[in-house]
Amino acid sequence: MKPKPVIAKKTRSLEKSRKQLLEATFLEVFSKGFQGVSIDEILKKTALTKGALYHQFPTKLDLGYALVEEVITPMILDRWITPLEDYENPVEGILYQLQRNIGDARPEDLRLGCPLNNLVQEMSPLDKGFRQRLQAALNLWVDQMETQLKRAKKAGHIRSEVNVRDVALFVVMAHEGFYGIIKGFEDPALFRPLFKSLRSYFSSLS
Amino acid sequence: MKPKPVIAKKTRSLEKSRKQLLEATFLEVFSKGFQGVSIDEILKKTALTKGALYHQFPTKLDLGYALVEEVITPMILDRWITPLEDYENPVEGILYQLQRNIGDARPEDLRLGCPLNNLVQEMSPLDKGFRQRLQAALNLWVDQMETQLKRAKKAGHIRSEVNVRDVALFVVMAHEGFYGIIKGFEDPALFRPLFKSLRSYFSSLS
DNA sequence: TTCATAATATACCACTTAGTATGTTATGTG
DNA sequence: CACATAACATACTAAGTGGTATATTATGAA
Repeated sequence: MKPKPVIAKKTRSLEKSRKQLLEATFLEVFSKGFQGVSIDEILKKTALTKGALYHQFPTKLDLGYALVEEVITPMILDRWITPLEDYENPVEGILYQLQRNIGDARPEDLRLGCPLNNLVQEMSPLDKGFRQRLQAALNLWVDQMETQLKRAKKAGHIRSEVNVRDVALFVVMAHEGFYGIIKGFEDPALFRPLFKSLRSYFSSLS
Repeated sequence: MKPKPVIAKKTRSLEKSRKQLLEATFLEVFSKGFQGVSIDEILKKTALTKGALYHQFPTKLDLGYALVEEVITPMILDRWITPLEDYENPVEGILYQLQRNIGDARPEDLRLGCPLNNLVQEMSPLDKGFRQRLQAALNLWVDQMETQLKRAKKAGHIRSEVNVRDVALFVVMAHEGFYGIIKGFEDPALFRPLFKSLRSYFSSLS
């Protein structure tokens, strides 16, 4: 009986490599910022080398663009938007998701803030490609939030005079603000008072 | 009559040089981030050279620390706190300063967001020295805001059951959130709806 | 099995970076 | 007017940077 060779059988898959690269990029950029991370550091977290990376991404910027489009935007959607569809009252859903994704999160998952907001604040003024894609992500977020709030309004959970677009914007602002404050103070416990205040705001809408 | 030599008389002043260096550092860091800016670029915006800089600041980090302590923190105080003391009703003052400093600001002064928030989001998780100083600045902001809100409460502009510390935190969160959203969308007009929502929140406190 | 080529590896390069070593000049003090 | 020294200037370095040129290997079609 020949023992199976322990050397990992080297397989090749464009998509798998792409996912590996984007995953490593996400983790590195999330903690150090886009400018603060180097291609070499990203590759160290991977079983791949420069050849693989530059085969798919012409430049570091293109890697960043893909990060926004293929990782961060979907992440926003399935953390903050998709779950809302299960609620008869989306306002309840918004509050519940905040509690779940921030209030109940582990401290180490809050230390670095919001991946989208981090990139917005760092890269928006510096690069047009980033700016466009980050704006698209923000717009999508606000739009979807507005859609849910319209449902809430139709169901009578929000007064008819209220401009739900404005509320959507304020709510997204609060999401990023929550992340930012908790990160700045290094104190997840600050979620409670912030949450209370936001509920107080919501109550003024019903 | 001898023509005066056109060569600038080279004078030396530690404090003047420090201010020059910090001013240039502020502008560069404000637009490119701390990691994105190089010592050489900072010096180009200055009449000084590396000798002058490293004579006062042992490392780039120390320059950043001084930026937070000597430029950004005072800036927060005299933009957002000191003016409030002139108002019998600090809540009015808070809203008026928001209008003045953000609502009426020129677009180019909003493009880069909030200097403090930018640094918080970029550097807080990366460096302890930054973290401590940025937290001190945030704490000062919230503390002073709380002080003003206590006055408002005592004067009867805020209901007695309201926890003003929580309100202070929420308000500072909103300041940074406003800046962040306007920066992300590149749209100063978003101040209006955000402002309206914040007023609606305040009205739930009186 | 052959073979074209897509997917990846490796070695390398020009350039930038923070920081240093060392030299020069202004300035206040006796 | 010396003169010690604080306040700078200049030239340099070692390490890291994004990107490239070129070689290698896996893969799927014929």
